[in-house]
Amino acid sequence: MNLSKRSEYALRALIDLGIAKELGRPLLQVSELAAKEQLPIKFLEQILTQLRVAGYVDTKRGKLGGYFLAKAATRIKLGKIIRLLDGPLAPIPCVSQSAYHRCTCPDEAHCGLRMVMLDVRNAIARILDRVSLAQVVEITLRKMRRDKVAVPFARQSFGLEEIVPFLKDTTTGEAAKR
Amino acid sequence: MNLSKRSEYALRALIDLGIAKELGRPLLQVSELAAKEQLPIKFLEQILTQLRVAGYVDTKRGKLGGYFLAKAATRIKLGKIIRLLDGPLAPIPCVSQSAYHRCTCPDEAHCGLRMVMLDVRNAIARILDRVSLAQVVEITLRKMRRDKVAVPFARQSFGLEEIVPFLKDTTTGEAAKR
DNA sequence: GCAATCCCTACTGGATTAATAGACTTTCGG
DNA sequence: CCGAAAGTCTATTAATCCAGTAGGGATTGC
Repeated sequence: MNLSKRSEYALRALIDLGIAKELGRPLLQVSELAAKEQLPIKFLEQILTQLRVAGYVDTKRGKLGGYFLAKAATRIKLGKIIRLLDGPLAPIPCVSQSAYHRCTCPDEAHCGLRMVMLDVRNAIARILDRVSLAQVVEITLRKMRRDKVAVPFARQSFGLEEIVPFLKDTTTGEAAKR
Repeated sequence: MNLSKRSEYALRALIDLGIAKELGRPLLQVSELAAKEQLPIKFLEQILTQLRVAGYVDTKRGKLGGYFLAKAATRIKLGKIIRLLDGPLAPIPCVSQSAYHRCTCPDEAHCGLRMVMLDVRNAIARILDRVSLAQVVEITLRKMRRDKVAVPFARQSFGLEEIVPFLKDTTTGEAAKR
């Protein structure tokens, strides 16, 4: 029941992009993402390319370039991302909605294993197909603020935010200290 | 989120053993199990050995030997079997109960991915740690009888059951036709 | 004793995973 | 217009895991 590193890294990167966007700094470079999440940069690059091809992120090329979300975070469901990178959510193909494939059992309708695994696949999908990137970002930010933890990817600090908190959300000033 | 073939085959075999036991014929040979489920016999043998070592099945050796459940089907939870063969249920190690391992993210308490994956792991475990082999067997048998489908592993038929249905459950007579 | 069964150990081919490498293209600032 | 800094593209790879295959050994029933 494993999530691959590809999916994990993709989701981490997307969450970071979502956070950054929310904080008014939508464009992030691979190097920043890799540094924040401690990921191999070239591997992450490949993954981001995959996300770009699939339409989840877009890029600005050249110097000062980077990656940014290509669609509203509310419209990015985690399940779709995982399916893109890892294949079906279902534990066995005969209970997959997106990639059904018959298994070897003689009678699907009376296969006990299938019944249970169908429940499992539905339980997984109920979460991953409902939760949007926006929700994850929102909860993450709320928790970080509540606990007064430094928020990453806030606007570049020039030392002013700490003195003149012109941003609506006062806690983002914390992030400037990074 | 894949179940390995090992786990799949193990569960199929256990369900079959449970059904057979329920029908008064607890001992099954690898060859029977392999035939019923269309599995490579030698591979299944390995898996059954693993189940034996872990105490889920026991064997009778020698001619007319075979495998049988070593404990009550009510006490065999699917989650345990899968953990034995595939490792933790959790999609990522940092949300595993049975094999927790820290991940690379800097702050677990504020990791959005972790929050979601914790929900997923709980959803999976809620099913697989609650459902017992006995329940799967019961539902399977009920469905097969309701739909008047041949029930496998009934007592050896000598052609008498169809004429003299001495078994409590009349539908098991159907199985004799196999 | 012999045939059928489980037991044990080793191996293996293929696929997948998680990267790594490097040359190429685009863009910005000066 | 040049060069540095970014993303793009393609290839390679080392390691691991998966799913099986193989074959001889031990045990038991008839």
